Amino acid sequence: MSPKTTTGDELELDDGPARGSALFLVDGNNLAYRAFFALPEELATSDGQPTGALLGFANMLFKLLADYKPQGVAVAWDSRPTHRRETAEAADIIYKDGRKPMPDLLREQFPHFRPIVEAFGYRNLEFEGWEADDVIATIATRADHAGVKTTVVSTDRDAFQLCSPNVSLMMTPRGVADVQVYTPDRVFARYGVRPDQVPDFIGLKGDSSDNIPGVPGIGDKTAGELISKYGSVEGVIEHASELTPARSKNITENVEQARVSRDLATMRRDLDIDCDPAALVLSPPDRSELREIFRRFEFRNLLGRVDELEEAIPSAAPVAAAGYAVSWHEGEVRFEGRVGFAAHGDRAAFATESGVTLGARPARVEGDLIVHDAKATRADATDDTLLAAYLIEPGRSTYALEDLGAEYGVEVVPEPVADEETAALVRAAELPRRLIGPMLERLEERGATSLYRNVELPLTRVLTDMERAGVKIDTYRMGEITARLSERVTELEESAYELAGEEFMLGSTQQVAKILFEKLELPAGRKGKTGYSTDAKVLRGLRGRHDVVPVIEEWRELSKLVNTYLVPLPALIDDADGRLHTTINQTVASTGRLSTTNPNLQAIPVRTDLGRQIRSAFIAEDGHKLMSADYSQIELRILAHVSGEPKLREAFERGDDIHRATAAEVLGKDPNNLTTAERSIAKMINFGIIYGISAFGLADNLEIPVGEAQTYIDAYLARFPHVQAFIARTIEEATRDGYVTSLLGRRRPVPEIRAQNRQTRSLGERYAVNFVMQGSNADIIKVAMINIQERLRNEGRGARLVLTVHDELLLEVPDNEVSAVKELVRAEMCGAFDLDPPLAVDVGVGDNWADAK
DNA sequence: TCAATCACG
DNA sequence: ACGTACGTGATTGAG
Repeated sequence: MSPKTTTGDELELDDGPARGSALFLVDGNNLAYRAFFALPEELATSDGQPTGALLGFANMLFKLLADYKPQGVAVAWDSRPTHRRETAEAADIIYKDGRKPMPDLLREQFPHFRPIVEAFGYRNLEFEGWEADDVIATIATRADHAGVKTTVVSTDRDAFQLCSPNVSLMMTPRGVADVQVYTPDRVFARYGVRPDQVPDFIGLKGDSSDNIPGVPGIGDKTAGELISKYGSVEGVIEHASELTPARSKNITENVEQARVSRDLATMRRDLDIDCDPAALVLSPPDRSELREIFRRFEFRNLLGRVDELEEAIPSAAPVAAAGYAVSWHEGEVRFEGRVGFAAHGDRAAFATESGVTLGARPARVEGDLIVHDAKATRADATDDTLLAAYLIEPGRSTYALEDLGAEYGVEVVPEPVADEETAALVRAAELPRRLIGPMLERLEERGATSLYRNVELPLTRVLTDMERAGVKIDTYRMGEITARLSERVTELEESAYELAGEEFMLGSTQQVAKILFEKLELPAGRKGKTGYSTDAKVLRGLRGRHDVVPVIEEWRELSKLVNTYLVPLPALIDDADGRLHTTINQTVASTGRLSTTNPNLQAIPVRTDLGRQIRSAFIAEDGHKLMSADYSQIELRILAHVSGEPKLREAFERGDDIHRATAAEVLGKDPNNLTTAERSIAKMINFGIIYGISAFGLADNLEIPVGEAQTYIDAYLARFPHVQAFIARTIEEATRDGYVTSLLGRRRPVPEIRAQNRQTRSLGERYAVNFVMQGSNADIIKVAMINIQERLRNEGRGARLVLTVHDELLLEVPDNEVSAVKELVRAEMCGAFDLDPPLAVDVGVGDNWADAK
């Protein structure tokens, strides 16, 4: 196999030579660092334990075993203090160990590398006083002499010198994903020197990552030429006079530095260590230990691939498979104890201690019903593994039952059944039954049991009822608006083409940018990945510079409303009851909020006049009214509560306009003497505080210089010192614990807050601060929903909850119950949590949603 | 499938 | 010297 050359100077290397290797020698420290810097540093377990380096490291070790089927793998580690560098230190020359101390995040992960190595069946090597690369050099040399095909895994360029017919070098240039393997030929092709000349080569060129100075002004290319011509550093020194005057002078003046550099780059291959390469034989990987480790570090992908290792190294004894009796039931059967349940179509499975029973749905369950996703299953469950998993680890993209099983070490191997679908059903019933125990323990450890049992679990039933209730739509009115707006959209399109002088797709931001900034030569602003931005803010700034701009703006607004709401909504109306049924997601938002999909009724327009027209097509059943009840400034009230800021608390107690009060404080003015502009600045500052303020963000939003924004922030924090203390405290605690907690004990992990990268870390700080308010808001409204539902039922009301929009509840209320339900809703919402300042609620009633607000 | 945009809180 | 306001979901065009 010869090296293929690409268009550049780079050689494209495949991993062919490594395939035949019997022995792999890994520089553990090198790989650990490599993995650390290659992966996002915020990677962590749900407990906040950083794992990025461990993941990259484990992936590499896994790859070795799965792809190369080696006979032996040894991982060498640095031992401190070391003998190396003595020459340099004694000579008291330039060399300083300028290496930075190990990053804290990596240090935390360090104790876990070796156990991973052992679980793979590999050998850890550490010899007192020696660095990993010298150990590897020595063993590689011994292996070479013994004729053992060996691959050294390191990105240290020194290691090129180890290449020989028996020894190749595996590097991972970008991250730890793609692999290049160097043989002597390939080293020569890349640098023009033989492996044994590599120390001389590096001696001239230097290696900044290893603190080897080399000779100033000599890089890769020159060093390669000189060494290939004169053979060695000494050769170059001898023939210095033959070089150009400048270069000659350069070499002559740096003779000592070149020699020291060469010595530094020379690996010790003759250590007196007790290690026979032939003895580094692989033991079979300990699969259960690997699974345990992958579970602990939440390496879901690797966990699912442990069985692949079977192919590489078959385990001695096959894993014992626990079988489950599967039987069928006809008619009514009774189940007792902990009963796992799953349904698919009209088939259901019941899992108990004695086995899994399949059949049609109706069955009597006298024990505890355990399901995964009670809302989708439409089961009235005692426990729900989906909810438990969400509370343990919000912010996950999926909570697939199979994944959870793997993570918690629950293996379900049913006896052979008819088909795949049946097998899946059996597993879907059995897994929750087995998972719920350990999951409840985790919840208990985190103090989230009450949130689980008293809030999320009972809420599921409320949400199911709301989904079923749906909301009534005035389709006639909707159609009317649609027709009117569609016509206007067409008008705008034609007008835009005329004004621009050509037809273009108004929906394509790229084409709009081309028209505006190239053809019409309007001043372009911010740039994104694909070109100049044309968002609403940019267009607003361009308004007045060309007539096409306002046309595009209006087209954007109208086509958005038509395409997102007006056209799709009527099609989603249920034929059976003529109502619109959304899906409420209980486990998607990492802050604990609910979200809605298909359609997303939480994003129905309201801010513009046209938007409110759409909202007016959401109506109540005949003889009913829509009632909208929303918390007033709930997040700022939570802020006042958790910070204990007296000025904020008092303002709320007095019933002040909070933005006005903020403006008065920050600007030092009489609250009665404020302009609307000043109030809106304060409003933006308040939003900023909730979002985890940054000067840039505020500046961007207010369209003012960053310095001015910073002045506002400083003024705010000075006037509200308890808020400042709250922010500082929240960030400190989150940094210490790796997570933040809401008022009801909901937890959000914020691994980002421990990042070295400042940008990532700031993001984590904003997550932490924001979560306290957003997460607590979610807690509170959930409690209110449960209590409202409960009271409506107890009092025999015909009113029902139909929708929730974060701080607002929408109910459909029989006309004659309006005043009673109004008070009921107000009382339950205000009483959901004993906040100081107290919670406040505005309630409105109307024939449609727009009027109810 | 991703980036940009915009609807809501 | 960086590039950021927090949380969602839907649509669109581009590759």
